[in-house]
Amino acid sequence: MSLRFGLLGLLAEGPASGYDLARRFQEMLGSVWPAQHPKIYAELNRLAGEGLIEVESEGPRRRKAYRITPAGLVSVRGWLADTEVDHTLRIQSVLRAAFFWLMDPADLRRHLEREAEFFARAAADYRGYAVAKDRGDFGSGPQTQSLRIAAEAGIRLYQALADWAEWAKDQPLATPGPGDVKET
Amino acid sequence: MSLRFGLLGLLAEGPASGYDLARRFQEMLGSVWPAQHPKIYAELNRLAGEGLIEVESEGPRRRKAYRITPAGLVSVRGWLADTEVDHTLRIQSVLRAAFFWLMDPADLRRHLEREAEFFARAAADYRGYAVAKDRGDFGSGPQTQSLRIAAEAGIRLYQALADWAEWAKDQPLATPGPGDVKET
DNA sequence: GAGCGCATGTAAAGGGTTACATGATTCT
DNA sequence: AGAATCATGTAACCCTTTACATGCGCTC
Repeated sequence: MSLRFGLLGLLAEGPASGYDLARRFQEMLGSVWPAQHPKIYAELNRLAGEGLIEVESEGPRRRKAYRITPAGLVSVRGWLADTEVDHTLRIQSVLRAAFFWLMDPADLRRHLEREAEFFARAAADYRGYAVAKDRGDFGSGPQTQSLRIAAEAGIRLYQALADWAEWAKDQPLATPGPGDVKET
Repeated sequence: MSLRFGLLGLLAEGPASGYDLARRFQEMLGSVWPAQHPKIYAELNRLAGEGLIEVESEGPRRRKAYRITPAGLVSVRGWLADTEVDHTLRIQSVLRAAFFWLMDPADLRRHLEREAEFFARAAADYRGYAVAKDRGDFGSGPQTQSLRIAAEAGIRLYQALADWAEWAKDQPLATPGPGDVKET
């Protein structure tokens, strides 16, 4: 359901095509809400069918730009205000942690080093966006202010994971003796 | 794919039934990797068909406990060591942040307060588990040490989100004038 | 005119949730 | 006896991903 409102939200900033939306999703929201183009196009067609968006213009390579309708605006705002937040997370890195005891200690160490690196990099990317925004590179409309807040979440989230991986690397973790696997 | 290995990983600690696994998933991994019982039972049957687990015993209410096979152990370990981590996140709370500018400021403030509360609570829950573990309540086998590490991720992740929501609450956010929606 | 990037889709398969269904055992 | 809990499953649906397909327009 969220992709639907993500699209409406982006269209609330102004008209865009499916292609545009796919790019912007990838760039700005890709790491907190991935969306592939087939889903986007499908959803746009459904939204148009329901009258929440409409074709604003048709361009060169059969490009169709959509505009949000008043009904569409009402719909996103309703979602933001009335729908309760789905707090579901699904983080493979943390799932794996529950099974670290099955790993060879050397493998684990290497694994955590690479994880820390990845997360630190992701945090740095968000930080880069944040400083550019704070410098005023993208103007200072309410939309970019919101993106700045979202970026802050990215920074803190990935930094937390990077710190965690760093911390975990230094945790002592006994390797299972033969008795620890498969018996109680 | 991950549920598969999550089940194998849990079964590496010792035999369990689908019901047990569903409960343990819910309790320990529910907030980083949700899994409903229909999926679990289905996956267990597939795993058994592939010889990665086998029925260890049949109990009272047609309970079937499974045991991991040597092939199953090889399979989880292979996943942990060789498969690259899927770092995909999907966090609705952060997606919503990109659209805060569409919200009524009073609604937004209330929203962020409730978010902060939720995340702080989740962090506290994990912290509760962590102190119990550090007290030695669950023994100190390598399995619980791994769970301790996973719990630490939960603490840091949710604390980061709680801090973020708290921070966001104090960010100035201009409401869009009539010109900001649907134009440009 | 060759190749790249724009632009939109379809089809198939996978992963996950929700609702429904059922029966056995234990507890009060 | 009735209620709660244990225990397993099926069916339908929804969401998402991956692979395939196609054609236009711009640039070199």
